[in-house]
Amino acid sequence: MVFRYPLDFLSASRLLLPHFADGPLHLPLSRSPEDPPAAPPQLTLPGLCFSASQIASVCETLEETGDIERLARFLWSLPVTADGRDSISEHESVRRARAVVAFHTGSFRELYRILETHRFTRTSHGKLQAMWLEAHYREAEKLRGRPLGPVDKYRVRKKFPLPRTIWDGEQKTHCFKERTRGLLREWYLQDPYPNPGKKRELAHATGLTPTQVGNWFKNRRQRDRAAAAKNRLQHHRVCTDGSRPLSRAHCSLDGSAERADGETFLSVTDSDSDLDV
DNA sequence: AGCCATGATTCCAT
DNA sequence: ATGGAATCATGGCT
Repeated sequence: MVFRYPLDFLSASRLLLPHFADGPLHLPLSRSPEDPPAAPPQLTLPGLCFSASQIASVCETLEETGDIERLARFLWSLPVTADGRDSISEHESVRRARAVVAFHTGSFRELYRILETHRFTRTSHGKLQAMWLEAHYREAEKLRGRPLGPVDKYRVRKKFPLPRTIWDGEQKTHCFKERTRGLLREWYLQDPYPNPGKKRELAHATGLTPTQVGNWFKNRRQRDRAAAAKNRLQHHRVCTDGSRPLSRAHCSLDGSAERADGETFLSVTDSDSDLDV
């Protein structure tokens, strides 16, 4: 039987798979996650000859549809060599499918082995990275017996960095350069609400994207407001304590401090603003 | 491990 | 589209 298109093969496999996969075959789900897989059943379909790329197409389609059980059965039906260096196993889609199945069955050791020992192309990185991290999160959660917070997750990521097989090594910048931040601060003092033209200009001057510039101003305003609110609260406490009464100008009913021109003070955050004021 | 600073993201209101 | 609020993510410090 020759399939002209992968989907032909898929429809055929849908008809054929139950005959050898739904019977006594044990799915990984029924095993302990860390057990080595038992010898996979051989693909016994007389007269059928599937190319590696056709098998890969089936894997891709089953992965896309999210039918992991069927994908697992399909993978188990494939003949494999002891070292896994056969033309089927070498195919990225097949390897990725094995990783997906390992993840969904909780076979995390197997998942890590697949991800660490084979180089994947950039298009697979996002999904594989998510699985790598989620698997480690789940293991850490199980170990601790409680859900992980953001900082816990951060530490898990530090402890189990993404293997280079699924990551191009590019780091996201955490902090802008001091010169960049200096420029942003200067412009912010002149105008905390730059128009799109100014944003573009500043983006050009700093080498940032306009979005990054916008984010910086947004964050800066938000943090200045938070600091102002904190200051107001402290002033209010001093007022109500009566230990150091303040004038009405400094301590209004709603606790806000206002300038003569009616604009609320941009208060000073502890870190970012210390050079500004 | 906790805290903090800071860039990014999400959601909602205008 | 843009702003505000809340929150997440990350890296540094203690």
